[in-house]
Amino acid sequence: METITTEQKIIRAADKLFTQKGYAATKTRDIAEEAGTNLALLNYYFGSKENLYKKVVQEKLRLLLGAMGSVLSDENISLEEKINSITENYTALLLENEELPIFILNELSVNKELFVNITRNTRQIAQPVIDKQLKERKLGMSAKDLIINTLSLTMFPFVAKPLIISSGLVNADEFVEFVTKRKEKIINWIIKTTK
Amino acid sequence: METITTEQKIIRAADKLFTQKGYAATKTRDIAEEAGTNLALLNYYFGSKENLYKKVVQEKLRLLLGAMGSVLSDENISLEEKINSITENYTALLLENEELPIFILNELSVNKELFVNITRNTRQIAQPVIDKQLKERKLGMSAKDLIINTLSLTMFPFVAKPLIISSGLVNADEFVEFVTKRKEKIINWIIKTTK
DNA sequence: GTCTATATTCCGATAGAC
DNA sequence: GTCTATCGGAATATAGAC
Repeated sequence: METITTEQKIIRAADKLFTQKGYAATKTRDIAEEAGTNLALLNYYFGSKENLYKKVVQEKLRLLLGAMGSVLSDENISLEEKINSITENYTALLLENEELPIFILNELSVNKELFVNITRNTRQIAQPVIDKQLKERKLGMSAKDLIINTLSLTMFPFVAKPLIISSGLVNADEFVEFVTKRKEKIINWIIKTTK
Repeated sequence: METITTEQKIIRAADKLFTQKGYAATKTRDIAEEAGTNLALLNYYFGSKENLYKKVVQEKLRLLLGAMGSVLSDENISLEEKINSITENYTALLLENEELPIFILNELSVNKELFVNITRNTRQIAQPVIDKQLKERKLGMSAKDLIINTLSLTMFPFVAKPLIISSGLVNADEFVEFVTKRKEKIINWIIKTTK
């Protein structure tokens, strides 16, 4: 039997609204209404709007960074597999959470104070491993470029979706197909495996 | 003699604060103070906060889309020159306006209503021209992919700057150097000119 | 055109009954 | 734990003097 506590209802409502509209534009009254309860319970469970927001953000950030996982720093995983893993994971994640990256990136640039020490655990152990793999393969590219290019090509269409659609480059109802097919191409754009 | 009217002072202040903090988090009092005037003048000139915001957003969007200019649809400009032109223009623009893309992309995804019909004039006349150029050069890539890849590789580092820096991939004081050098590489990543 | 003072609405948080 | 009613402050907008 699936029982959802009031606390969970509130956090889900907060998740939805914060992600959609950002911190400042989201009203605690709206969260309470969306959760089917009232304002007082929000403060009863979480103390303040800011507290609730931090809970949501930490979860979202974990979700976004987790998709990269520990794949990058594993020596036994080839470059191709690494790139494929990232594009696969992020495309799947972002198809399910389209507003996630722009939310994180925007709040990260707008509410800098609220994010201190959240991303500390993402330090790069992966970079030397990937540089070694690139050297062995004699590919003239740095790990830095490889990671950033993979993320750019995978995530940017989601981040810039409204712009891409309103500019007519891709139709709204073709978008899912577009990023799904694109997923397969990215590996070839990054490493020229077209021998 | 350079005379700045009060109206201009207000719009510059609004520009700065809206871009930095977004619509909801920006207070009209702060705009007035930043402009060196008072709250009443803001309403005297612009009627309301939302009105002022729309003025700023239209200008910013024009700036962002303008950087692509009419280069793309010009048949006499080669693919290489087109890609170089986009990376050059955007890198320069975004170095001067680091918060511009994330501001536009976020407000575009959050305040969808405010943007209707602003991007109508960006419809793609460029796509067929580029497709023709790609075919002539026998490059197995669509115009859609070429445009989106160029924009992805150029703009994403700016959009994801806080994440890139806090993850340790690039140091804060190396960022300018990083995107400047990157600019030169992008053309090679997109079209394999390394014969 | 510019400013001070104030009206008005909105919002986060809390008190207190059940 | 949950709710209604309300406090207190903040924010947008306006009135009216200069």
